[in-house]
Amino acid sequence: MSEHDIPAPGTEREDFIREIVKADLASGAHAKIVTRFPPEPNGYLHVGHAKAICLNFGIAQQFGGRCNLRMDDTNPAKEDIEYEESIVADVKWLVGGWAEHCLAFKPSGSTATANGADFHQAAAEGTGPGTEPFRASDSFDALHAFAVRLIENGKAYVCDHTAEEVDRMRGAPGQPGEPSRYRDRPVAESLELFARMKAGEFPDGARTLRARIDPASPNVWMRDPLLYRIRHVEHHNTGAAWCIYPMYDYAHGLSDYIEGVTHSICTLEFVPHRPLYDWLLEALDLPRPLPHQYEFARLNLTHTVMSKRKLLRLVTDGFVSGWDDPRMPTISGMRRRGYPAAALRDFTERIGVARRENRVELALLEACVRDDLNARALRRMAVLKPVKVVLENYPEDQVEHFELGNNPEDPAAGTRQVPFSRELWIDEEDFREVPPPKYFRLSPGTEVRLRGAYFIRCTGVVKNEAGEVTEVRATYDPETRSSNAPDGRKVKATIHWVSAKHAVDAEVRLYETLFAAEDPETAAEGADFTTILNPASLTTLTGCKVEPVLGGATPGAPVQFERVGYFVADARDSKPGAPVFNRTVTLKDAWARIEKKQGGK
RNA sequence: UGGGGCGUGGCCAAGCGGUAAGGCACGAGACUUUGGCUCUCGCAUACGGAGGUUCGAAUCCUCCCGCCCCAGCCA
Repeated sequence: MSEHDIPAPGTEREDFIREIVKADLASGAHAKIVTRFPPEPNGYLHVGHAKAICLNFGIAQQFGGRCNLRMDDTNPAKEDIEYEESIVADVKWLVGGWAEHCLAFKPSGSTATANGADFHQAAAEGTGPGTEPFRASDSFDALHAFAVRLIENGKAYVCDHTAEEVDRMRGAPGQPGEPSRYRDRPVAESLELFARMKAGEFPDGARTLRARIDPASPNVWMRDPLLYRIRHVEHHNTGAAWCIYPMYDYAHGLSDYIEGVTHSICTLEFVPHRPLYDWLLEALDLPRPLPHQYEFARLNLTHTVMSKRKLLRLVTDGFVSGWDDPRMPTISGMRRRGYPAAALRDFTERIGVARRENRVELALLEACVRDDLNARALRRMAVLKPVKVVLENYPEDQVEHFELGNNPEDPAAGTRQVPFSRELWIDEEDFREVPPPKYFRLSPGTEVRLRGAYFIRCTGVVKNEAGEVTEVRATYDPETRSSNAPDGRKVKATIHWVSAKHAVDAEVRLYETLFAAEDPETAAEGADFTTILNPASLTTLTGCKVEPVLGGATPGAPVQFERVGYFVADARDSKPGAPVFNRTVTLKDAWARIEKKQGGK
């Protein structure tokens, strides 16, 4: 848990939705706050969902309420249990250690039942791990009963028009629609037809149930919207029990009502649907209080795409290794890449909640990740692009061990032993035969400190026939063992190293953004967005040399390769003795900036 | 040209009639056995534009401009 999870007194998170919640609590409109996070199980959750999750759970947590995890599973043709399982896992991971006590699962096996006043789901508090998420499909019976009631009240009717006819008759923005020819059919007839739809007597698309609102409404969503459609498809939860399925607009608000949700928070594109949300609740004349819908602007991030359709395409066409590829903006991808849950939460808090369109810079997310990792990640030494250094005056067979701190930010993190010997690996970037201006690292004649060990001075290089440096020669100063030089001389740089004879070979995967363009959607300009994928989004390095303790790196446990970046052993591919690391994020690199500036001149 | 939403620094975002918070980014410096971290300083006479109301306007009014969403039997 990062410090950002606990707002300092007086700095409690404020946004327009929380203001509303606060007012509703103060006025007594609601005694207790219930929110919900309602994903459709047709894809993996991404960082945009993380914003919604943190908002909904954050409100439940802040105001002592609860948040239902609910599958919006009303379209079996597109949904799958694999997605549902990934969603549950991602949500648990994200809110774990923070708001898990607000995570409400439904009472085992329960469905919506009539409680005398109306249909309600049995009240459910956080009932612990292993229980089921809420599902819109658990309320299919209640939803159906509500539909019958709507027909009986003259608020809905069965329509026989084809999909094409309905489309055409709906009109267009600016041109009113025309009424369905079946709009005024007798209640009894609609009732009978609806029953026969449910009984499976008609093929897909033959008829629909529609709300009787206003075919000419300026708001196209109010032009007698469809409530139910016929789909002879088995549902991953209800099996073959149904062949009619409710539409989103119909199921959503009523599911909120059934679950006792007070604040139904969604994204801006649903604003035009709000009148329908309210109309349905009113038409049923349900006991108060009623839930209300509030909308906020969805998150957009630079250098990536967020639409499920596009992410699915990246997966199915093999542009990435899967939904949890570390380059994906999915929660599972970020987890695998090493982004801590606390950093994601911190991020969603720092970006705020408003109704303004936005595209947040990736740099902010990375700053959150670094903040969290700087405090927690154990420091280790790893040489990504090895260059051999031979210490000419160091005894051939001598080995000594240095005790290095695991984290300068946290003395309690302890220390570990690091072996040292005559031949070492250092990183290619830490040696230049011809040093550019401001270059403080090793070059012929200069002296640097080996982290935690000695000062060394470069005495020369060995080259192959092609003229490439194959070995750096140096001498060490025994007087500087883990300390400053007795004569007071200083070095300008400290570099990391790994003892050659003790090094463990590792594979290291360096990730960059999936797209070079800040806004891939615009950059692709009508062309296929996959044509502008960043070809350098993944660089795999093998033969990297890491210090011995890293041979047994724990997948998922963050480490900092000193002076390089934060890394994590890959949860799928890393094996004891043959570690595979994912670069989570680089360290800030002042030298790279200087070098870039020099190159620009 | 129907309905709806939104325009505050490079990116987010406070502000709710009393004289532009904060974060990220960026720049300068200090510190440093990570060119990391930390610290200091700098960074909107200005709130899409134009009028108006007011002692006073980013906040209220009017008009204009720009961007986004909606015509799935998707969510």
